[in-house]
Amino acid sequence: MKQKILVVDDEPDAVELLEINLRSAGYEVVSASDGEEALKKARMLLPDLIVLDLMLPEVDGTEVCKILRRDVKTSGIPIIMLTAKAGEIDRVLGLELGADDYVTKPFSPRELVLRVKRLLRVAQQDETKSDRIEWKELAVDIPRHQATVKGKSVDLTATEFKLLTVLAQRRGRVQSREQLLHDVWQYDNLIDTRTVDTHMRRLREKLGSAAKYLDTVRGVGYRFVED
Amino acid sequence: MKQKILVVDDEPDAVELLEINLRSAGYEVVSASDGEEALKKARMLLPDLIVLDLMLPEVDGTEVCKILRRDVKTSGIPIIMLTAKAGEIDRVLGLELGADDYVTKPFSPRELVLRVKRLLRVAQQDETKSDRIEWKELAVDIPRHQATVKGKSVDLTATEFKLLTVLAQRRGRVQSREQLLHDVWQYDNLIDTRTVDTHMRRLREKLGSAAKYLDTVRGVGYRFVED
DNA sequence: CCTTGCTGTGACATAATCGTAACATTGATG
DNA sequence: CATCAATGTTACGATTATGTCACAGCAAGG
Repeated sequence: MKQKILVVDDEPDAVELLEINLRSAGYEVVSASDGEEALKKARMLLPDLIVLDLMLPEVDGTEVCKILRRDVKTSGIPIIMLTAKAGEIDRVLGLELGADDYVTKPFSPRELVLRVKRLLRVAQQDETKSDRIEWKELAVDIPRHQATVKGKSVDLTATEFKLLTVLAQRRGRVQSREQLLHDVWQYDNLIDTRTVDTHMRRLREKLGSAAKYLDTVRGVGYRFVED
Repeated sequence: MKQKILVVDDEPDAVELLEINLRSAGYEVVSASDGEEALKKARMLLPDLIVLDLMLPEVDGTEVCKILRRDVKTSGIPIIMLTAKAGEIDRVLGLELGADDYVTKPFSPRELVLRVKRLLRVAQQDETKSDRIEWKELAVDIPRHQATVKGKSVDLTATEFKLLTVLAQRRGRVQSREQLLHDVWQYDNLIDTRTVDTHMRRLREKLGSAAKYLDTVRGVGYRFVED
């Protein structure tokens, strides 16, 4: 599953340079050229990382950064700041803005890709979310990437595992197909919602007796039963 | 029970930044501004983790690190080094100093907190510190740099050995290719993730019957099986 | 200087997984 | 009970991840 990166800069040249390099490093790239667009796309697409120029028309980069940090949905997304002056670094990284890293312009694409990789790895390690979910005979162990039913390990594919994890983490609450596509497939809304059904079936089949915890809520979506 | 962290740096600004961020992440923070004070507080308070600047007045950071590692009481405490130069990383992480991780200045507080969390998690699981790992017919002797299968020594290259070690130390938990690149290849670089696959193949080939303990988790990474 | 072993990469082969479409079944509604 | 929409089920071609191999660069050591 490709990781998604949002690039925000008003200079088309810089954006293009970044896009080319990030794409060839295997990332999916989305771009925005001003602060407003950046905020909108960040909230909609929930990228895995944001590369943000400090100087932007309309809403300034610093402002964008602060706003992203305030919103629960986006506050966890790593941000790399593009900045011209070395003197600004402390402010950028410090409490005021809370960026995760910076690169001074003009930057070498190589270095930027390197920092992107590093940040994504560090962010991945975070996993502040609970490591393990248990419900009756079903257990989901995230770091081991392993689900067990009555103590017996069940082989799930990456997608099935994630689907189960998302549902189990929101135990009791119904998740729409769109929501699931967003959370599990990282908002590749090019995908048909019926795909979710197919995966649910496969998941249920593999889970055997534990399939009863996966409820269909007709006309709404799916949920992990609570009782 | 709050975990205690000792922060050692002679720049008051850096210390303050660290204190604020670590406190808000739920840790108890103690600080020291030179090497001597650091050693005294480390021995007295036995913190769960130490953040140590490389450049210190009086007793240098490198010296502090060595001394802490020599003393039985403090040798097990994870140390994160704050360092200015990327060139020093090898020495810091290597045998000479034996720090557990490093962050280059200027650093982002968010990243540092993530690394602190990670190290504390790893330290708790604490297989890491053992010199020798055994699993069924496979044994890995770290100081002797030697792996054996059914008592018969297996010739591994440095990279293969490290790869096996990292996987075995995190027994059961899936490691992404990115994570493995970081842990095995030491510092961040632009090596292709497929390189990991190649080394896994070589490792499996050499391990023979013990290769079955090295699991591929499709779409995620590799893991050392636990059962 | 040559030799040797180690490494990272690209190319190709293979197998697992995915998304979709098509058809079957179920449940709601009047 | 007839109808329609939603969901379950199945099969299959396309896509992608991984295994495997060969090769060239390089460093270490003779």
